[in-house]
Formats: sequence, structure tokens, C-alpha cells
Amino acid sequence: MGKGEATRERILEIAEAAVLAKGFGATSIDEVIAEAGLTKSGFFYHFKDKNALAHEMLRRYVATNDQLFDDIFARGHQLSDDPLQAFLISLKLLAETMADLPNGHPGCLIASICYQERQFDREVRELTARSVRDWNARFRKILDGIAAVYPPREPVDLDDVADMLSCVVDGAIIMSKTLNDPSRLERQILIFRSCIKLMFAAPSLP
Amino acid sequence: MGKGEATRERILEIAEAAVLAKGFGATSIDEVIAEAGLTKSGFFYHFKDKNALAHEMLRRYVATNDQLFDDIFARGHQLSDDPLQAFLISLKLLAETMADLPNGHPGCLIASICYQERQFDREVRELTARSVRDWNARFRKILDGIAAVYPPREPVDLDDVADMLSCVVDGAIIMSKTLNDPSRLERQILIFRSCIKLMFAAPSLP
DNA sequence: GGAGAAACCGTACCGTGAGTACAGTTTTGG
DNA sequence: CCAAAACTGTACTCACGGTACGGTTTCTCC
Repeated sequence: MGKGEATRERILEIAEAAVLAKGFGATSIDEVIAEAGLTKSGFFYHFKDKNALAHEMLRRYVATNDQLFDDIFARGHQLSDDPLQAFLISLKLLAETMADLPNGHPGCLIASICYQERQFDREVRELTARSVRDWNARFRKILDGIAAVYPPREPVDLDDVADMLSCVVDGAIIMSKTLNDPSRLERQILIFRSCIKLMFAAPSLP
Repeated sequence: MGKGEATRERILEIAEAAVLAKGFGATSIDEVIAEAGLTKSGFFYHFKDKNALAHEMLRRYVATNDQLFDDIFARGHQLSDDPLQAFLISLKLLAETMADLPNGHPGCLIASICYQERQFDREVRELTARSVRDWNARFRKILDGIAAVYPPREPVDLDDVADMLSCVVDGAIIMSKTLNDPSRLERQILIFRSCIKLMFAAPSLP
């Protein structure tokens, strides 16, 4: 990794924290470069404008989250052969992971961008949309595996159930931040987990 | 209503649409006053700064939503004496109301502010927190009434279930906007409704 | 209908932040 | 050592938030 790449990473890290804390518009380049220890010229050497910065931040954020999901769902699958049990374990792991974040979840970049959309170009908006669709498809695939073994006890659209996880997480992050109570996120994931249990597990099972 | 009040309302309406579409930071006063047909001096006659504008927008937004919830849950209670049925009816009404919005839900001001918090003073942040807490308490009260008649079939914290509605709605609004698909919101509310059914309704009931 | 308050308009100004331009300088890797 | 890469420095422009303040129109009430 060249020196330039290291600087880029440093800028992105600082910028992401600032954007999640106070929004994209309120995050000034001056402030980012001050913390990163370089000049304005240096910044524009790496990013042609703020939009490019947003684009790279998003790429980074999506990649990190993808990796997290990969790990967690692989671990769940590893701990149980039963698709439902594996998913329930993964959700528990996800909840724990979120609970272990020292200062609570820093926020969802996609949600942040969603409420600032006009500031970004088509490319950025398409990247957010694609990421969300990918995550939904991932969850949907898991649910397909479950439904094949455990027929749902209530007629539900599995696409909607898959969407629900992202919705609950995004909503819970907002609530955590608004109420300044990080525990909200963990608890919402666990409630979603209960819903999955109720949907698929036979009434007799624990 | 004096003429001043009418102008204030006009400003707030225009500003709310702009803020939800592109964020608070990206909404310029110049642009709002141009649409409202008045000058900068006129704007600052009504609002001492942008923070005051945010505060009033939020008051307006919360009041509107409170009214909506009052209507919808009153109607549900009116259509069934059974607390569970009443809630299920209300959720259906809520989903339909959201589906009927011509261009989809414009967005949640609280979520929008959540991702821009540093731009606002303590008063605004406290108002958002209080509103969320009030809504959660409202839903919790309804759930208490249901749980008294129908013991939950899975050990769940009713506070968390109450929170879940706000989370699902907020998350679904974000997903609707990100994917440019308004139907997502309605479907998420209905999935939440299915979860409520699964939690409380006896297995034999339809 | 006249006076005074409320609801504005016009102009000029300041500070901050995004972004440009471009020439010069240091750092780094082959 | 040398050429590219990774910056620095200065000097702008433009948009936006906000201030200051004097003047003008438009209600409203007696």
C-alpha cells in the first residue's frame, strides 16, 4: 500500500465518523483535513469533490458490512445444520455484535445519504440502491432455505420478511441515536428473531 | 389566523418538503423564500435562524403525526371491542393510509434530524426524543391491553415490541426512498401486523 | 379615518465553506 | 538518481447563513 492510499484511508475514516455524527452537509472539508493533517490541495489531490468522497465512503461502508454479514451467517451455518436454527444463531450473533460496539452503532451511511439525496449524483444513489437490494436478496435466500423445511404458519411474503431485517436495523439505529440508548438496536434484532421463530418454528418446539 | 401566521405556515410547508427531499443542510433559505415569494428580511422576521425553523417544522410534524395516530387508533377501537382485533384493524388502516400517499411517504423528519444532529440545539434534539418516547408509550399501552387478554406465545418484552413499530416504519421509509418503491412501506406495516398476530393470536384463530 | 403595530422590502455587509487554478516542493520507489 | 506521486501555498470565486438597519406597505383597532 503506497503512502497515498494510506492517506485516502485516513481521510475516509475521519470523514465517515463526522458524516454519521452530524450529516454530510455539516461536515466541512476544512475540518476533515485539519484532523487528517493535510492541506486543502492535498485533499483535492485524492478526491475531485465531495461527491467523490461520498462515493468512496459508501464503497468502504458497504464492503465492511458485506464482510460482517458473510462472517456472521457463515458462523451460524457452521454451528447448526438446520437452516432455521442457523439463522436464529446468526441473528443472536448479530445482536451481540451490535451490542458490543463501544459507543453504539455509529449510524447507517445509506440512511444518512437517503435523507440528503439531492446532494449526490446518480452513481451514489445507484450504489445505495444496489447494496440494499443485495442485502435483501441475501436474507431472502436464507429464508427460502428455512421455508423449504418449515412452512410458515402465517401467509407471509418472504421478500417482505427479508426486507424487514434491514428496516428494523435501520429504524433501530435511528431510535438508538435519537434516544441516546445504544441497547435499542440489540433488542430490536432480538425481537425480529422472536418474530422469525414465531413464523417458522412449530408451536411445540422450544 | 393573521397574515403573518399564514406566511409562517407557507414557509414551513415549503421547507419541510425541501428538507425531507434533500436534507436540512442542503436546503437553502434563499431557495425557500424564492418559492414562498418573500425576501430574506421577511424570513428572518418570522424565524430568528435556521434552528428556529427546524424547531417549528418539528412541532408541526409531530402534531400532524399525533393527530393521524389518534384518528387511526380511535377508528380501530371503534370497529372492534377486542383489543387485538382493534390493533390489527388500525395497522391495516395505517398501511392503507401510507399506501394512499400519492408520491410515497415524504420521509420522517425525526430520522432526517437524527443524521444531522450537530446542526441542531439541545431543544430540538429533546423534542425529537420526547416525540419518539411518546409514540412508543402509546403503542405500549395498546399492547398492554392486548396482552391482558391474549398472553404472548413467546416471551417478548412489550416495550421492545412497541418500539418495533416505529423502527419498522422508519426503516421502511428509508428503504422506500432508497429503492424508489413506495409500496415497501405499506408491506412492512402489514408484515409487522402479521408478527403481532403470531405473537398474540391463539393458533386456532384465523 | 388616523395611528400604531405587524408584516414586510432593499441594500449592504461579514464569515465560512466548497471548489478552482496553478506554480512550487517534498517524498517515494524503482 | 530521477521521474512520478504526494503533497504545499497562495490567491481567487461563488453560494449560503446571518446581521444591521432604515424604509415601506398593510392590517387592525379605536
